[in-house]
Amino acid sequence: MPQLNGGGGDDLGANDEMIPFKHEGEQDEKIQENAFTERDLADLKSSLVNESEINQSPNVTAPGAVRRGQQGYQRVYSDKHRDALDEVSKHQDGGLYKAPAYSGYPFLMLPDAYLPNGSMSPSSNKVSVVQQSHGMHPLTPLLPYSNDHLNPSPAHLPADINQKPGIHRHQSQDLSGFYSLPPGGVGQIPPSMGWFSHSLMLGPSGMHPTGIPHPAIVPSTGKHEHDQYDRNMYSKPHQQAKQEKEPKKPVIKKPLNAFMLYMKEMRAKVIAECTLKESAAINQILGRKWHALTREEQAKYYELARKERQLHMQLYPSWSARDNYGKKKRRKREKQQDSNSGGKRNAFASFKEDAVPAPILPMEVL
DNA sequence: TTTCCTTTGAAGCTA
DNA sequence: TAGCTTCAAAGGAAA
Repeated sequence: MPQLNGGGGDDLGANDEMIPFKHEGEQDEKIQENAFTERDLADLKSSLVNESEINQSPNVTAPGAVRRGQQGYQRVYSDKHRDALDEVSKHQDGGLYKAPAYSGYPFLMLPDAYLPNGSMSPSSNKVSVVQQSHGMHPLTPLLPYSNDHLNPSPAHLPADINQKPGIHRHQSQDLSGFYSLPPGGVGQIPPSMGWFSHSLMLGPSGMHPTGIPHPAIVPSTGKHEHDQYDRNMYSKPHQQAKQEKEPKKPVIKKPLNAFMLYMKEMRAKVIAECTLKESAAINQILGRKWHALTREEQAKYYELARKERQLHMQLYPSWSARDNYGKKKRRKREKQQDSNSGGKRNAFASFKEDAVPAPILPMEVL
């Protein structure tokens, strides 16, 4: 796997991913060094997506079918297939999905939502990706984004890319597509896509002590609580009042890592390319695609993730990933391994009550 | 209704 | 420091 080596000097410990991408010469060398690996990954990608094309039958929706496909992806590959996939991708880019990476990255929505007076930032020459009518995030100056980096302004994209029927965009072309908006408009914007509106609708429980709402804050009502919240907030305007009645300690979510950001962007595309709907299956494909990305492509997401962590740290300096430990229920796998315990004591046992050592083998091993 | 699945990466903890 | 676990998103499937 094209892991990016750590060792960055960033006090956030987040720029480490970017180091390998700094120098083109070095990068070229590494690309050559990993020529086989990347070619192999391309093979995986091609065959995997090819599989999804083949598996247009309902059978592919079964998890078992996906696993079968995993076994087969290592065997089949051809440049022809890859070319065909590229063609498919091109068509789709002009349609349901367009993929200027990170152009609609959640951060780019924050400035609008966070501007105290709700006005536009006159000095910002950055492309306001979304919700520009609401202004600028107070922390935006802390984020040394450049338009070139954040908004690739994909000139290769069709000019009518936002004119796809059924897709409603509030802010015209400035809302570039880190997330593709599904038909139905804002009401179906994915949670992260709705950071802005989400934040605005958050009650006191969703407000950062600084008064700055943040999409990472969700009411703590249990599993999938944030999902429910995100879905309901569009259809239940009075949800806020209800929450005010029941003040609950907000949960600050972890910032998304590079792969998560990639997933959010690419999920719709993968779903469009195949008939799969199960997230588990989709995520497998996304994992393969992630490996198939070039280092430059991955670097974009690593950089975005680093920025997200940076902003997250700015907004919640006292927050720790540990805060959310134990928020989720114990997994079945752990329960099963509890019964098979006998190995050494889990290092986490003292942290999570009766946790037991649970070396999780990768699927390839399994 | 809740949990699992499945992916990668970041962070936290223990030995 | 190594090795491990948990969480982050997503949504259908299973319990």
